[in-house]
Amino acid sequence: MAQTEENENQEKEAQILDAACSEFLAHGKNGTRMQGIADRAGVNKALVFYYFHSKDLIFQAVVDRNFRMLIETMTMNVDFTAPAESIIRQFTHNHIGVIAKNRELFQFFSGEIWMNPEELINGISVSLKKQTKAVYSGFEARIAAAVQKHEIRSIQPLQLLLNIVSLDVFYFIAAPIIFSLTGTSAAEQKRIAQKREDEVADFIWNAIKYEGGNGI
Amino acid sequence: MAQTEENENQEKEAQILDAACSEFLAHGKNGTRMQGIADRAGVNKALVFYYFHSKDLIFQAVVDRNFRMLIETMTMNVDFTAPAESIIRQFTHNHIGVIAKNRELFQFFSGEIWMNPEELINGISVSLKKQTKAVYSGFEARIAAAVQKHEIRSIQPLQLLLNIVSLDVFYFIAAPIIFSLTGTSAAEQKRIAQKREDEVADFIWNAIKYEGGNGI
DNA sequence: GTCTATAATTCGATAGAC
DNA sequence: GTCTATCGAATTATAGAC
Repeated sequence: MAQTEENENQEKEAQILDAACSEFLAHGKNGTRMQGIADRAGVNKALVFYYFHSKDLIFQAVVDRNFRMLIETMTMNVDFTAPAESIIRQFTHNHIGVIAKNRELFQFFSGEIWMNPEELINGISVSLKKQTKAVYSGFEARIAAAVQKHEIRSIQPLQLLLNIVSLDVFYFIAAPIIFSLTGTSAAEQKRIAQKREDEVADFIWNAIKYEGGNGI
Repeated sequence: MAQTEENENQEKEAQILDAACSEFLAHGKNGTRMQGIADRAGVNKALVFYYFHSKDLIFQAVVDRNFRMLIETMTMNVDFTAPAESIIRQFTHNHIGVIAKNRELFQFFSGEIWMNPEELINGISVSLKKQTKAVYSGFEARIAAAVQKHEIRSIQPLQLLLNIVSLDVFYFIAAPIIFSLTGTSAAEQKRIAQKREDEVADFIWNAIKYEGGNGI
């Protein structure tokens, strides 16, 4: 009996959080209404306050859950013992994959990064930061080694990381505007999107692969 | 007398629009208060409505003014008769220059693109669209010619444009988060920023320059 | 825990005096 | 054209019954 009640409670709380994710992702922090969250969760508005106390707090809960997922997926599953080209392709595949699957989420953060930069950065838990720094350290060491071994040309690891992330990610923010400004047809847009992952990976690899004695 | 009055009137209207730019850029559309605009302009709130009628309309006025400036600067002043490498460097220089000088403005649009995509895209005037399309046609033709002449390797012009814009622009959105996640010191951040323009131009050129008979 | 009802506030917008 | 005063709608948040 107690078990059943507990499950039901947890279930409603989870329903509310799920609904909050959908609403905040669709409308941003300012655009989301507590009533909208309640409606989507199928509960009374007061219950949202009962579980989450305020709009700020439920927003923070949404940010925590999703930002963690996004960062974890973008830093995970890269085998640093592989050849440099393979690492680049793994990164690009991971990034574009997770963003394409979570377009809304990603665009949400692109907006909120600018509206509440401190809130977002401070919201990153210490453990997640540590974990991400560890992955970056691996990347940095591997790139430095690749430069030394003439796998790739000389490049600063952090600049390379910025380049990779920019190419993987910015497409999902800017493509609508650029397609509109260049007058690109819907069919052409689709073709561009389908080829995007390979194009980006080729582009990065061409940019960094070692080409002999001239040093650059 | 009539002259003086007219000047004063125009002056107040201009003050209000200037104030609106600052407020919308700082707080976004939803975050901006009509009272805040009035305060910053040093006028009464009712006067803001007298000149601009509604929040939507003054927002549109702000978007029109700034978006036009941004797009014009980003597409201007590129000499398509120059060598391909020089064109790449001109583009990168223009983009990074205008964004660095208008960080706030640019980040504002990155946020609003997602909140109100139609409003932004529809807000682009027909003449500006035409002008931008013409520049893009020049770019497209020049890239196609460069491929044929073996100045650069084979690449779709639109993919290349997306790559250039991504590399030039995304740094200004993502750098804070990436620096935070990688634990980059302030001094190192400064060094990265100073070298960014050259790094990006080199990266792009290395990625596309022609390297002999293997075709890619 | 869950609901109804409502308080409290914020904010866009307008009426009307000058 | 510029101001004061205020309306009315929307929205967060809470009090209190069940």
